[in-house]
Amino acid sequence: MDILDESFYSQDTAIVAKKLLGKHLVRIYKDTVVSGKIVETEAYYGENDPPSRAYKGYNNFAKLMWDKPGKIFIYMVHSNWLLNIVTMSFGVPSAVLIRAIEPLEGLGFMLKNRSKHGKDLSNGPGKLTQAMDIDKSFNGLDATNKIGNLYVKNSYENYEIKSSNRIGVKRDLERKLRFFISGNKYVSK
DNA sequence: AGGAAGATCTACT
DNA sequence: GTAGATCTTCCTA
Repeated sequence: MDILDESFYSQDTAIVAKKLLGKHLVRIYKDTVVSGKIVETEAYYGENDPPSRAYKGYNNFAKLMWDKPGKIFIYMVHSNWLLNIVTMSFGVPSAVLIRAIEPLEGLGFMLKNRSKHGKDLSNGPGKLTQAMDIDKSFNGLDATNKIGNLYVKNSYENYEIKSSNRIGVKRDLERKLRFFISGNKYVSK
């Protein structure tokens, strides 16, 4: 199983969002491997996409969305850190939001970080960052190598994928930009 | 100084 | 299952 590289993230955001399903998000914390299967994602563009952080143009806060594909972009909403990975190409604002994972390794580590058990451990964008102890300090790291201790491993399993409108956004587009694995209990509702 | 943001938790019916 | 309170950071005025 290899790490997804820059060429993988250099595709259209919606394509990357869909292809990330079933892949393994991995975080190395000291000697502990913490990982989970990605079961839900959302695609965000820049211009012409009102809920996107990049919609209002380039600023210091959202600048990572213009950065190289594969970069990690973290921001906070309602006291939750949300994990995104930059896509498309350098200079084109876009990113994929990782919304939910199914825990695979390091369950003890996740339980220590969250008081919830079962599906509530990681069935939401703010929950999975809590469980994996991901915060602002990961901003700007590169997910295409092991240096940042956070990356995505390839997987060749196939799943039935469904799509819907994005969750919680006030001004969503017509396009369905949320993708999830059908029937998986860690998908948020 | 004020407001917005892509969410979560708790406490009810 | 649904409703409401509240959470923290960063941008713009």
